[in-house]
This record gives sequence, C-alpha cells and structure tokens, in this order.
Amino acid sequence: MLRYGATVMEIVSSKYGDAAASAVAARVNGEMVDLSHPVDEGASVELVDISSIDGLGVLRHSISHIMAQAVQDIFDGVKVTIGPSIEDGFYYDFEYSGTFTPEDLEKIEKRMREIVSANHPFVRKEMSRQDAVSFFEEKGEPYKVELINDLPEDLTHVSLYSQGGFFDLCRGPHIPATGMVKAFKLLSVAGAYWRGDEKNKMLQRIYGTGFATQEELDEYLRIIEEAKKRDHRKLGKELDLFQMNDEAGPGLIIFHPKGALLRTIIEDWEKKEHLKRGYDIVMGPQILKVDLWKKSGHFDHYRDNMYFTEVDEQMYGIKPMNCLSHMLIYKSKIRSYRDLPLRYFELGTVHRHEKTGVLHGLMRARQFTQDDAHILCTPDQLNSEIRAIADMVDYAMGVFGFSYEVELSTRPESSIGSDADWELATSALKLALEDNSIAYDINEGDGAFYGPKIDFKLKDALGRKWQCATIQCDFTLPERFDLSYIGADGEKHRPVMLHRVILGAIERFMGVLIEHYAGAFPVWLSPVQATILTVTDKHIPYGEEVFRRLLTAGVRCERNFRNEKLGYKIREGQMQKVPYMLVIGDREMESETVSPRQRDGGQNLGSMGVDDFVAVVREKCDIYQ
RNA sequence: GCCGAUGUAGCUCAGUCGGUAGAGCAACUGAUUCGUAAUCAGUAGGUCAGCGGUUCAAAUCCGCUCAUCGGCUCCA
Repeated sequence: MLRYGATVMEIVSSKYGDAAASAVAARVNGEMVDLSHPVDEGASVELVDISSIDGLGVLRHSISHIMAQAVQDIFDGVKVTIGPSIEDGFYYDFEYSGTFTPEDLEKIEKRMREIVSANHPFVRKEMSRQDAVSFFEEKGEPYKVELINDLPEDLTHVSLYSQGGFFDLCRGPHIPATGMVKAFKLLSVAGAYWRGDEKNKMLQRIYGTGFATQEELDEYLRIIEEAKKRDHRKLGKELDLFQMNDEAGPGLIIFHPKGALLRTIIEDWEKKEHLKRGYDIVMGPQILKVDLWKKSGHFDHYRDNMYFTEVDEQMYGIKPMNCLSHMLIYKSKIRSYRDLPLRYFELGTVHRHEKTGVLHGLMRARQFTQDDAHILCTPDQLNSEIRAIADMVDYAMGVFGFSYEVELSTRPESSIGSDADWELATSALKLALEDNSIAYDINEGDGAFYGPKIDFKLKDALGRKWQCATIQCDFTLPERFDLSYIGADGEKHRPVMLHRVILGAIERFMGVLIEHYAGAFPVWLSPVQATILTVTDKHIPYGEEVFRRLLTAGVRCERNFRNEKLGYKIREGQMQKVPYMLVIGDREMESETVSPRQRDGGQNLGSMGVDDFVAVVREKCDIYQ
C-alpha cells in the first residue's frame, strides 16, 4: 500500500480516511514531521492528533506564525524574532518601536481571522545557510540572521516555513493549512529580553493561546477567570488575613489576626510533625557577623540579595538563609558517629533583597519564614535521610490536599565545590528517589550554588504548579566550617549536610493554600471554625453561653449577635467562608442545642448539643491532634 | 532591575472639553426583633499615591518619585 515518495498525508488519508482530518502532523520513525513530508516505504507512521499535547503544540506554534504575519501586515517596522508554543499557549517576540495596546490585539486577531479564512497552506522549504542568511538580510530581519549564524556548524541547511507570503525560519512541523485553526485568542502584551538575557534588548511579546475547539478555549478562559477570583491577594483582603502596606515597604507582609492564626496553626502542626520524626527545634539570631557569611560563601555568591547593617563599627549580614547558626550548633561539641544523624529544625525567618519587579503578594516577599532543617549525617546515612524527607513531603502534601511532581536540579554555572562532590551529591539524590520509586524530571543547571537539589512542585486545584519543598545536598558547608565527627575507627570524618524545607516558605505556602481552597479552608485550618448567629436579641444570653463553651472546648469561634436579619448574617458567614454557622433561636434556646449550617451548602446537620458539635469539629481536626 | 499598564472614600468603581468630588457595598446612629445568602431611614467618611511644574484655575495637562498589576530576568 505504501509507495516510495508518498507523503504522510497521502498515506494517512488512504489508510485512515476521515480519521486523518484531525491530524496536525505525524511521527515518522519517531520524528515529528509535517503531513506533507515524504516518507519511505516501510517507515513507521503515527498521526499526531490536534487534541494531543504534541498536536496542540504544533497548532499553537502555527498560530504564532499566523500572528507574526498579521502583526507585520498591520504594523510597519516590526522585526520578528522567535515564537514558540508554551505550556498554555504560545507567544511571539517582536522588535517594534511603538507599543502594542489591547486595541491593537483586537486588530491583530481580526487580521489573523482573515488569514485563517484564506486557508493558506504552510509550505516548508529547505535552504542552505548562506541562502537563508541572505534571504533574511534582504528582508531586514537581523534576529533571524543571528539565529541562523548561531546554529551548530555542521548544519548545512535550514528550513523555512511560509504561509500566505509570510516566511519564517522554523524547524516545524506545522499544521497543513491556516484554515485548520478553529479557536484562538490573544491574551496579553509584555516585555521580554531577546534570548532571555537581561543585558539584551527588551522586545515586545504577545501571548496568546489556541485550542482544537472553541469549547476547550472557553474552558481555558474560564479557568483564568476562576484563578483571578481565587487570587490570594484579593482573598487576603476579603477574608482579612493580611495586608501589604506602602508605608511599611514593598514585599513585607503584615498578618492580621485571622492570617496570623492560620499561620500559627500551620506552624504548630509543623513543630509537632518534626518532633515526631526525630528533629530538634533550634533558633538562631536574625543577624550574624559578616565574616561568617564570607566563610560560608554567601557573601561571594549571594551578597546582592542580602541586607547588611552596621552596629558598633561591626558589619552584620541579615540572614537570607538559616544554615549558619545550625553549623555553629553542630560545632559546639565533639560529635560521635553515634550522635548522627542530627536534624536541626527552625521556623527560620529570612530576608532576601528581591528585585521589586518579582514581588508577588505572599508568593514572593522580601521577608519570609522557611520550615527549614539541616540534617548532618554520615555518607552512609544520606540515602535513608533523603528517603525519609521525601516520605515527609508526601505525607504533608496529602494532609494539605495537594498532588505534586518531582524534579532533580543539577549544578549551575555559578557554584562552589569540587566536581567529585557534585557528582556524589547528585547521584545520592537520584538514588534515593529511585529507591523510593519516585518519578522525576531532570532540571539541568538549576541547583543551588552549594549543591544539587530535589524540587517538589505541588499542584493546586487549578492545576498550577508551585515550588515548595526542596532537598539540597551539600558537601561544601561542612568543609568550610570544618565540621567533623569521630567515626567507629576513632578518626575524624566529615559529615554530609542536607538542607531541606517541606512547605518551603510558610508565606508562599499560605498563598498557595488560599488559592487552592479559594479561601474555604478545611475545618482544621480555618481560622474561624464556627460563627454563632442569633435570630433576635433575646437569644444573645444563650448565644454567649454557647460561645463560652465552644471557646473553652478549643473551637475557634466568633459571635455575630448584630441586630440584622438571620439571612444577612448567614450571608456574612458565607462570604467569610466560615465552615459552620450556628443558628441560635427559640428552638435551640429551649432545647439547649445548636443548629449548625454547613458552608458548602450540604444538608444541615440538624440540632445537636453543644458537646456533640464540639465532637464534630474535633473529628475534622484529627490531623492536628 | 527591565518593558508596559495602573493608582479617586475601608472595598469595587464613575468622574465628559482643565472650572474645585460622586455611586454601590462596608462603617456609624436610629427604627425594626425578624429562622438559613442582602429590612428601612439617616449620618459620617477624600492632601484624588507623593513631590514639583504649566495655568486665573489641575483628580484631569507635563516631569520626577513611590507603590501596585501583567510579563521578562531571578527565586522559597
């Protein structure tokens, strides 16, 4: 059936018929190619469907070309650079002397729709490097020329794609023709550095997205809207959890009573869990002499992110990390191999001078508190310690209701330590993951300056990923601080150190929690677990009694005895996302009961005694006991 | 830090051509005493982000600064 020189398209339409209609590309012997690609007899041909992840990538990449064409059609003097597909859509970076406005995006979309209706085929053309360079030089596209010149030397030919008279340097593959685009939207304009380097020229990036169907696009846009509603900065204000204040300074968070209570609940849980797992709670000072930061390497590698202060003609560094005092605790005694592992845990508040442009509510602040620990152990113990931490992360994520993904980050460009130590540390992390049967991706060059790390990225209710837990393996600090333990052989040995956080930064974790639960926290985390609502003023004395009893029993509750109708107070409770609203009227007063109404609109629990309600709340707080 | 946008009452937002500030909700006071998502009436609330300039006159035009938002770079 297959003939030599046939194209993928011909093959698939003869073989699959209509099933080929939703294919955007194909995999021939594993390599993604256009449907117009010629194939040899006997090659393995697999369709890439528009709704698959790879297919969406092809579709979005093609839409980015269509957008680039539209932009150049409308605006003079626009130079094209690159336009890839990304996780949720695509972008294209342009050099343009003006600025693109939201109105411009509409104009561009309109032109794109015209290009789509014209159903121009995407045509691939191969050219020698030299020809391609002259071609783009002639067109006045210096960025494309630069890209070609930077390609590996052994590459003699490059491919260009064109549609409707627009040419772009591109590896492909692309959809067969522009008419295949059914649903797309341009989303925003932003600045972006050429080749992602802040020393380069700032380009203008237009973001957009595309889907196989309008329904999928609408669903995606709905999720964006939903994310806006859940924004922790908005909910933080509405639920009166915290504030950021211009007068206080950027990146500094002020926790209000309910936010501070939520944080306290999380921190108390952490302390208990760490004690259960053989950690020692320690506390170090906020500032340390600058010489200590020089010794650790932070002064050389992290100075730009640190705050300094001078007292009595002595320079101090305000800690951006918690490791150093833990080093000093270790060094305070001679340690035996029998003492190891030592696990020092600190809810360590750190200050990092983050660039103003990166600050983002609780997610990225200049002062934050890590649930930090440093584990000092023998090389033999490394594996079991890493595995224990991975188990703890898994447990914690379960408790807070998150799933997560794991990445292994390797040596970055700016780093300290020997190649051998990096190799040892990286393989220790790898091995522990494999021993725990944890699937992971490798993130090249993204390690800390002192060691490789395992990153746990938790996924929230909207599928967004957040970096929280990490495990970092460090051979360097023990050496710089000359840490040792006496081994069974009576000789001095160097311990290995693990840096690790479970929730990461408490602030960031709270931000993620707020967005994950849209502010409707599970009962055990809710700062206010119940609000007591009186029907009329005559129920206030009984309401006070219920309040006292609940408070004594450890239920976090509030009174709403205002002179408002019950419906109004219910509404207030709903908007504050309080899990239980206890209605107190004649019936409850007479029978000495409460009638809990549930936040989630589930059935009312009926009337019950105060003690019974306490039991209901306690049962939901098992995690916390 | 860089590109772009924004900043008006506690919150969400109007405010036209430059003529001296407005709504809804919240708050407060009073009436009402009510059974599961908004009772009625009234009162108060503003250095229009800050500083400077143009003008007879600036929330409005211009400049600078600060902060926030969307990205980039960086990161827990």
